Amino acid sequence: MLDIKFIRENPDIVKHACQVKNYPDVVDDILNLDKRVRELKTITQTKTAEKNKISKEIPTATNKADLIAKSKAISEEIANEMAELADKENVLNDLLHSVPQIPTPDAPIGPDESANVEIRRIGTPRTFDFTPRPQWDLLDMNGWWMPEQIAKTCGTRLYALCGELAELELAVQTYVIKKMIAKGFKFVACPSITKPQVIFNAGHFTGSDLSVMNDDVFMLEGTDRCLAGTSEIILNSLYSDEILSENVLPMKFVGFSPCFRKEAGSAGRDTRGLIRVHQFNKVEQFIFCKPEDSEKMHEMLLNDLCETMEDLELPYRVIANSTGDMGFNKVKMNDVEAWVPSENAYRELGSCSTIGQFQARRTNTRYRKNATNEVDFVATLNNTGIAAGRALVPLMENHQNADGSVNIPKKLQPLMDGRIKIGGKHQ
RNA sequence: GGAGCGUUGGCAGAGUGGUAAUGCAGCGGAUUGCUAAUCCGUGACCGUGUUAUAGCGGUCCACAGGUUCGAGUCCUGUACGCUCCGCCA
Repeated sequence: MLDIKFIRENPDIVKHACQVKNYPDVVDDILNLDKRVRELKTITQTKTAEKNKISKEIPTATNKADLIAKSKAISEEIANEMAELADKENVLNDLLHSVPQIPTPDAPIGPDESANVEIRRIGTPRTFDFTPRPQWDLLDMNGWWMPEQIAKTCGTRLYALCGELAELELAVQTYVIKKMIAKGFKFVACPSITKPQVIFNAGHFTGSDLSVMNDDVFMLEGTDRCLAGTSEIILNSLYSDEILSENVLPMKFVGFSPCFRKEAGSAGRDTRGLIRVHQFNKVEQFIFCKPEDSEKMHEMLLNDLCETMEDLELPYRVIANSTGDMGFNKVKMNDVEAWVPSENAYRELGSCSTIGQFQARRTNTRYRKNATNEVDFVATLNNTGIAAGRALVPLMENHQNADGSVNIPKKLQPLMDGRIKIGGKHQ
């Protein structure tokens, strides 16, 4: 959420953000309500001060009965005004939670992903001297999954990895986690079960009505828990309601967890293969830092993701996501897309996001400045370390051979006991 | 699943229904003069006010209700934690 003071002082900036991010402009409603709420606060506080004064006199007073009656009368007045105040504050809060984060001025402006801009392209898609196979053919011919059995057993949009490809998934995860540990990130293997509040805190959804997430999040029926769509949300809430010392910032985490998504709005898209599923494993980077350090942290994270693409020997490109595509809570977002030969296209493998203080306001995560002793909200950033299942698609397709075998990138070979390729006719 | 105990500032820790001690840490300042010591100040949030401070007022003792003129304190519910029992590995 945004600071109400910021909205008061910069209504035009906020209105513009609502417009370019495709959210309703509720700024005027907010300002009106805010005015009334502050009036009511002033009134009730003045009366409360009077009541407190009387209460203080009662123990020593001679005319106790009079004072008690007076105090009772004031209490009733206060109660009425407080009722209106609580009501108005609730509405105001809902509206505040439906205002999107202000995007960075250099983000492309547009309604959706069609306005995204490619900012650089690294590596050249390979020229094949045979017809490259799509992921599902490689999975089938190598026995690396069991689609019919899993559809029968667990339902659609789920897969089981088998044999050497399952080993490769572990290797990719381990590779990225170790790489991040070496870069100073603290490894946290996160739970996947969490509380709805934690999902709300992450700010992916608008409003303060927790039921809006029902379309996207698996609720665990009969409990007050749900399944996390990413370890980002767990990491984000780790220090909620805490005041951190400036000295501990930046705090850098590499999280790992199975991730669960309903994918309710994607019927018919990517129905085959490993791209879009209800459950997958993901390594995630997450940073808490001082707001002024946020920009350089973004560059660092984006660079980490690019480095991983290069370690995996994948041709890729970096996207500047448009205001309409970046999401409710983000200041800036860069997708990294890897080349997928069978689709003759780049597909999203990860994304690097600057959130500013938006999540920290929801989690109430603050830090105390050494110089002034002031308290301020931290800034947060998140980045895909590697979405393991999805990454296997370009890995298989780009590194495939005519016989259906797949070469293993050099950096992963040590984690595969030195094997240089997997699969092929021998299976 | 059952029972008991607990939750007070960054941490530790007092608090007969009359409006939150104290210690430590951190930060700021003063002083002495040298591997440091001593002293003083310093909680968060909101409103008001200010160029910015200050000031003034309100709220906050896990959370939400209730009793009361008045609740950290009494009552009810919830969450979380600890201990024990049961169950399972």
